[in-house]
Amino acid sequence: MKILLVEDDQLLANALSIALTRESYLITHVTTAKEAINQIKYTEYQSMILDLGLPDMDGIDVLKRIRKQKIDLPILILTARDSIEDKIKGLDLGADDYLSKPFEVPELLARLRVIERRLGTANSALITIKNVTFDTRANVVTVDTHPLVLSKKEYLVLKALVENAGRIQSREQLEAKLYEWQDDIASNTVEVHIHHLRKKLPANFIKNIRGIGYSIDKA
Amino acid sequence: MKILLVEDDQLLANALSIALTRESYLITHVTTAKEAINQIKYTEYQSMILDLGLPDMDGIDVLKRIRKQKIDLPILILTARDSIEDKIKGLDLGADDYLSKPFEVPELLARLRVIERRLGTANSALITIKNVTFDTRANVVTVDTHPLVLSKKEYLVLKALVENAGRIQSREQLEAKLYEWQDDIASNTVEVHIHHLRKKLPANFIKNIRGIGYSIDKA
DNA sequence: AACAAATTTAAGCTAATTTTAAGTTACATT
DNA sequence: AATGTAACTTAAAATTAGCTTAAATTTGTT
Repeated sequence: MKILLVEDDQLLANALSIALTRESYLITHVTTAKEAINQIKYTEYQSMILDLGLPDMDGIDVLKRIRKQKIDLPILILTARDSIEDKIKGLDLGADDYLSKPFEVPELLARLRVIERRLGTANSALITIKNVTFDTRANVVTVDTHPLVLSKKEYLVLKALVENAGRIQSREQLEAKLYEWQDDIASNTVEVHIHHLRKKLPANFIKNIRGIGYSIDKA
Repeated sequence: MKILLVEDDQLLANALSIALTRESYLITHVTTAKEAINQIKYTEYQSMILDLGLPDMDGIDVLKRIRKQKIDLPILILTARDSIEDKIKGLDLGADDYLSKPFEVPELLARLRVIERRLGTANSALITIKNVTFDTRANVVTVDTHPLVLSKKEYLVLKALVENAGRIQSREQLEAKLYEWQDDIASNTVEVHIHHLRKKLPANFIKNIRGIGYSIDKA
């Protein structure tokens, strides 16, 4: 899951970036509203963590602007403003969740998982398909209780497929989930990762639908 | 929106019922886990407000049970347990939000509105015609629950027809949807694709209107 | 800095799809 | 019923997507 972190407090932002990266989220960090608005034009994020106290513009206005454009991006507000009025305003203007500072990182992570779960329609922390178990919490994949050793990219590809089990993910969609910006991937990386994954997974686990994409059967 | 309020504290439950009814939610109030589980069997609620400290069973187990049955009911936990561990547990077990007591009613209302808003925008595009189901989101076509294997162009032709069921699509219109730019298709590709599609679909599913084009009956 | 691991690039290969084209059948109008 | 046209069928040729492999490059670690 790609997350756009909009936070001008460098210290907090760094701590969060590290914590979130450890959970294998892809973090892009910006410090101003302007950058945030610009960023979502170019990259498709699955979630935004938005601080309200930004130097150039009120975070609430960023929220307004995004919703006005009917961009359906889950937004979690993270702010020092903890008055009930502020919370209500934030939530009613289209935020999906509201956490006031000081907050505990594990709670933020849990609330992000709620967002993530909702995006992937039907995935909890533990997803089991055939004899493969995918623990999005611990970032561990097991086949018949044997843990799989996956590289980061392999993990991300598999995760995207598992979270969308039953649906087809195009190569472009998978690429988008692998790279921060639409990097100039003029190559067949995804295919290579799929190839490596298949060596580690049961036969026919990852299916290809020619011309359309890859998928994993639901259950 | 119909809400099932599961709360054994009569005083709080009454206050909430009044507040929620005033917001024109339809409230059913039960005081035990047993009643709650029973209730959702008979009535379709759009949301559940769940207290964890119930007399007969831990609310967490109610949550577990509901999620185990893959019931996709938004659940907001409302409880005195405000430790981070409890929050994380609740959220990871499938709760959509977590509010610890004491809380302010307006915040609860705002969080309910978030749930309500989300319910309005969570449907995948499913088109069903006779015994053929077309999921434009998942790129999957099923005939009597059997998935169809379609090539990309076949899929696109069928999609164009299904999305315009009841109307006639000329060969030119179909071609336009198969090719980015009016490539010099001086051939009968569309006819060939239709031919292949017909082999995979029920008889007479795709009709031809001589001299005009192809169509699929609506419903 | 050196090493190992991970990732990307590139190229050859195979098999499936798509296009082409030609022959056949069905339709509508006279 | 004959005719011209449209649609259907079939098979081959052309194209392309995906698999595999190996080498090149990048990244991360000691």
